[in-house]
Amino acid sequence: MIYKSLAETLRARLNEKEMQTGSVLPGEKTLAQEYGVSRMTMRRALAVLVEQGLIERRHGSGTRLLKKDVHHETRNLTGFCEIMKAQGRSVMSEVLEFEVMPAPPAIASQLRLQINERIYYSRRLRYVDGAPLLLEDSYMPVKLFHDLALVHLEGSKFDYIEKNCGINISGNYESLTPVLADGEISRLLKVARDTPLLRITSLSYSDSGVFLNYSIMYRNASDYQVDYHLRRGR
Amino acid sequence: MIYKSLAETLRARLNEKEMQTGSVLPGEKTLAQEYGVSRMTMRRALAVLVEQGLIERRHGSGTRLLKKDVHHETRNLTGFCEIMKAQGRSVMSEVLEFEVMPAPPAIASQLRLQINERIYYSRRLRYVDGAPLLLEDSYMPVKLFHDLALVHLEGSKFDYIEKNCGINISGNYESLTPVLADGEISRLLKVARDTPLLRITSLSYSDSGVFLNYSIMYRNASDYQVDYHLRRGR
DNA sequence: CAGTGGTCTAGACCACTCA
DNA sequence: GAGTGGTCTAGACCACTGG
Repeated sequence: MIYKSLAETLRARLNEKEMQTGSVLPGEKTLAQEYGVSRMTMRRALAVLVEQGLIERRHGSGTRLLKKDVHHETRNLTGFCEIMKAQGRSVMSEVLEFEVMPAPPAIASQLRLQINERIYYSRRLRYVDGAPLLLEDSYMPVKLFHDLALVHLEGSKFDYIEKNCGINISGNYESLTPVLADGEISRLLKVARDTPLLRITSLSYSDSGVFLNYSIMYRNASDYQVDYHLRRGR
Repeated sequence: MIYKSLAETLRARLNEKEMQTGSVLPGEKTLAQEYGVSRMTMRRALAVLVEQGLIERRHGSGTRLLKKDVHHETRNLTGFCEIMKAQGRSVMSEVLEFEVMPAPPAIASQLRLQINERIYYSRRLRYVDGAPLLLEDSYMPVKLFHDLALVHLEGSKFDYIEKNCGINISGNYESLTPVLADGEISRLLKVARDTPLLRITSLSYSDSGVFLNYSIMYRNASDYQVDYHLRRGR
């Protein structure tokens, strides 16, 4: 695991004030020698930073610093609210419902659980800069999260999963579709009936392929856009 | 470039009828020997297939075939219509407008061009299985695509860029937001006024960081969903 | 031209999984 | 314990970029 911690080390180095966006890093061979690793290992570490969008490499040219901090994690993200935080916006969660219940068939199927296996159901209204932006119905298997409490839901659920439970969220399947606000949702999000919203379903899984969370979200997107950066694997 | 063609070779092998989804591949060492390459090179080729979602690898366990053909490229994709084709749907494009014009400021800014530098403007209505699904206004710098013709727009624009021009599309910035169909758009997409649509802007760039195309699309999403698979770079 | 990143090799040791 | 994938090394040659 040298290359991962090496990537972290380099990331910290890139954020020092001496480094300016656009400035050129030393060559791979130099860096490898400097940190006492083989060139291949240094290349893997640098590949991580490329993946994170921090640096850009060009063949005969060199390696350049693209951007510093803040946007580190606006790519490959799982939670919309993490994006908001990364942008320095204030985020607040109001928990409207929180209960343990047997999994309804549709949810059990998504989370690959037995029907009636116990899940947490929670409904949260998430405020960004004081305005209700997102309504989320979330389903999580009880067997994975024995100590889930209201206080965790009032903060970041993903923080809870990763930091409290030590489970790495490896990926996220999302589905988007536009819908119109019905009576209940329009009331909660404080928008007019038939305002166009994004309905987003999200299914998260861990490094080991276990499904962690299934969410159905309604997002007011009139003021905010959803941005993706899709890249090609070649 | 051994690993890329090796990945292609392996992909073909995975699609042979002997291979079943879920079946286990030979180990890396065996494969490397079989194809006469070093293990590292075989690993890079296999990494490509993992990236494409064709195979899954587990540590002490082995490498398994996840799915065959069809879905090869539904991940990391640039064009929605490529997804449709990958799903075996018929795709047709009707070119409503096609002209050369000086770039308006907003477009020039997106494509990093001088204002009034020449661009192609095209408006296309794209049919999937006979129904109009997507209206696209597209802007491309003339200087990059001297031989762009109507016939290219009636096919796949991305095919034209990659195969005719030999430019690799490296990535795509996309923005989604829900909107309601206005009079003109509802007429073209044959939906009722105020039907919820997805408004999608897309900015593509090449391997060398040149911006190739800027599109504004209106997509009828009532029958279709937009699926993303977001993964974390760690 | 010198320096860069891209690719490749042939070894090695380790951690994980499963019979 | 045998086999798997994950990591790492210390070399090598090549293709691209820039002065």
